[in-house]
Amino acid sequence: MRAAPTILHLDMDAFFAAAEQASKPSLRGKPVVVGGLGPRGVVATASYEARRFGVHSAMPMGQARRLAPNAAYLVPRFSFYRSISEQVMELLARLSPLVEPLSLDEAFVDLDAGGVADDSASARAAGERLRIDILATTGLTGSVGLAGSKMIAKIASEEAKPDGLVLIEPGTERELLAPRSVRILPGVGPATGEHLRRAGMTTVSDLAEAGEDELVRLLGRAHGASLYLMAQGYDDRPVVAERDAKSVSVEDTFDVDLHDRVRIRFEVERLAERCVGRLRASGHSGRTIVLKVRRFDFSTLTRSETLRGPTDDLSVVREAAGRLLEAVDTTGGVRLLGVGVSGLADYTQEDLFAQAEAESAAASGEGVAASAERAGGVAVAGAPVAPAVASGEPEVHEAVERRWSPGHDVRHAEYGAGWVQGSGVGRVTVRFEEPGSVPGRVRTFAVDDPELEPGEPLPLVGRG
DNA sequence: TCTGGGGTCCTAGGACCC
DNA sequence: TCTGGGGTCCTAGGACCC
Repeated sequence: MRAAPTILHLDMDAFFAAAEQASKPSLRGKPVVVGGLGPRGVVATASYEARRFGVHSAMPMGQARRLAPNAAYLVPRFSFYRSISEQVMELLARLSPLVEPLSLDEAFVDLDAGGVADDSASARAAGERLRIDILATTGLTGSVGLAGSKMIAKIASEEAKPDGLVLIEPGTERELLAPRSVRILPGVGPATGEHLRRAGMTTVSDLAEAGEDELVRLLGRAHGASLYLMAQGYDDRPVVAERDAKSVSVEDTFDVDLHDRVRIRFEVERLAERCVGRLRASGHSGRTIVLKVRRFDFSTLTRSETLRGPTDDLSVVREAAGRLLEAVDTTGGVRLLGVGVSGLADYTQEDLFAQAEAESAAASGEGVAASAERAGGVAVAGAPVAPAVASGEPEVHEAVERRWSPGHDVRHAEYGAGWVQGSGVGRVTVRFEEPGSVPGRVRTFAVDDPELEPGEPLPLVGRG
């Protein structure tokens, strides 16, 4: 809580869909839906044009297709979005050392800590300038909220959407919140909203009037107390730049439920490999291994096991996950499997070995050969096991899918840069256009056309 | 064509300890 | 003297967020 609106919240507008529209001129002004294209996919982001048909985030793809059959449906390209996100975060870093990213397209910035704003006028100027810089640098629009607290800044950016800026003067928070639905408060989702509604509370002022004791009785200590404060516009959470990761996890939803116990076991092992890969890449090790199983009826359970010490060793994680699976009944089928590691430590297993052995070597005068060998042994444990079962799809089909995914960039020797509009029955359809061009033409090729190759995303904004 | 994937935080009960 | 009062750790589940 501060007297000047120097907490800024930035939210990029329909980020994934907007990035696709910026890179594909023919999609501009048209409904675009980005999400999983499989039978169990959901919408990640819908462009504003698609939202007019009622399509929104987290909606099952099938439902989106019924609502907006003529929209363009694309798979997410995370590395492309990440590169844009990095440009945006760099602009934020110029404003303040205190930048707290919430996701690829969202962040808080403490303008006061950066010395770029200390009152409403200077905060507004910094926010407007930021929006201009983001558009110039990325070709995309972002909405900005400015307020004296994180909560109100986030509500402000929501009000500002799309392509706007809203500043809420400190002191006016209560009257602004009072008539609004409880659902605008962070932490009030469908379940809490329904809980409160049954207790007769639908607006923020209802919460403020109910009092802290009543909310704590209804929702529990932490939730009740924080909601009571927020209902009065009170929120003094600081902007925190660096937050340590607490867990690493991977999960897969299968196109069709898995029944075969051997196949299920195999998938758990594969997930353990991916999880450990990410764990090691992040320079962590962890103590608690978690197995997640979602059954055919969507009921979800987790089983966990805590080791004596942290590990980043694949065989240890894989075996723990396997043991946990033993105790799970999978009759009826499994739609999702996941493997996670939590209780993260900042160091890796090799560091521990190296440290321990360096210490003993120093103590005994022994060389470092043993520790090098040990580290090598750990790395070898990361080699994938031979598949116990064929993965279902024919190899060739897999390769084609991978090479010509809808939405991905390609380059043709004669026609230049374009993107895959669709593929199937040995053909791939490409639209030839790029960020700075006019909407392009479509041509169809054989999937093995030697003149066609995968391409890299092109910059959305021309250089000079 | 019903319901992704990666996270965070909280609660509650039992074990264990002082 | 059939029932204390915390802490902390572990496990499981649930709500929420983007």
